[in-house]
Amino acid sequence: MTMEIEPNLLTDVGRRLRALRADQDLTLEQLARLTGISAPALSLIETGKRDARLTTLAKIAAALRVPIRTLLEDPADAASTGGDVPAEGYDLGDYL
Amino acid sequence: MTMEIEPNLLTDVGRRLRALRADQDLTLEQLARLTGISAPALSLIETGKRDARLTTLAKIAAALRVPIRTLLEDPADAASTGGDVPAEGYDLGDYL
DNA sequence: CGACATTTTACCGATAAAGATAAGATGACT
DNA sequence: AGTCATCTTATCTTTATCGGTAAAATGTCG
Repeated sequence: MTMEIEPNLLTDVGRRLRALRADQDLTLEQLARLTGISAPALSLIETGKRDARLTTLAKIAAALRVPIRTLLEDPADAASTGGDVPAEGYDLGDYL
Repeated sequence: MTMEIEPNLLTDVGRRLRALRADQDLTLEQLARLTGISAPALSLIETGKRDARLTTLAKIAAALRVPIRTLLEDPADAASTGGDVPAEGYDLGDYL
């Protein structure tokens, strides 16, 4: 069980985004008009080739009518990764 | 109950970020070294003056050891906003 | 008040996002 | 094969992020 810390954030977000768009039977053109983001830009984001800004992701999430979180995490994680600070034990070491 | 669709995303994220940093008693300098993001840049993000990229937020979340979701949403929302597509009823109207 | 730490703001240069457009690539279907 | 829709890639311009540095605020404490 090789726990990938962060396999490929942009690729994963892109995959989720594409899946969500497919669920609603939207073309890139349609989503582009709903979001105000150009279709080429959306394509780059969906293929994990672009590091989108927060407001850009927010526009997409809004158009797809899902919370932004949906774009970032697997529903699976959302359950396991409780949500709060892991108590303590984070040593700043030589940084301080 | 005036439902604000998106009051001020960047400001809200910044507030949450600052709160999380305060929880761990980190200065901007310290977080800067943990993340590789400059302290001025972090300041801009925390004050809602900068629209950070996804990987930038991810670096910050990783340094603070919280899931990215924590930066984006109130724990309150996370419960109410179920997580899935709202069935149907989204009319693309004149766009198609 | 005077040091000191922390944060904010203002510049700069390099890199990258995003819109527009156009050109390829891919696929489906007759 | 050809047409059509959809997606990808490329180019260009505008704009913004981001790191670096340095300077101004804003605390905070003795």
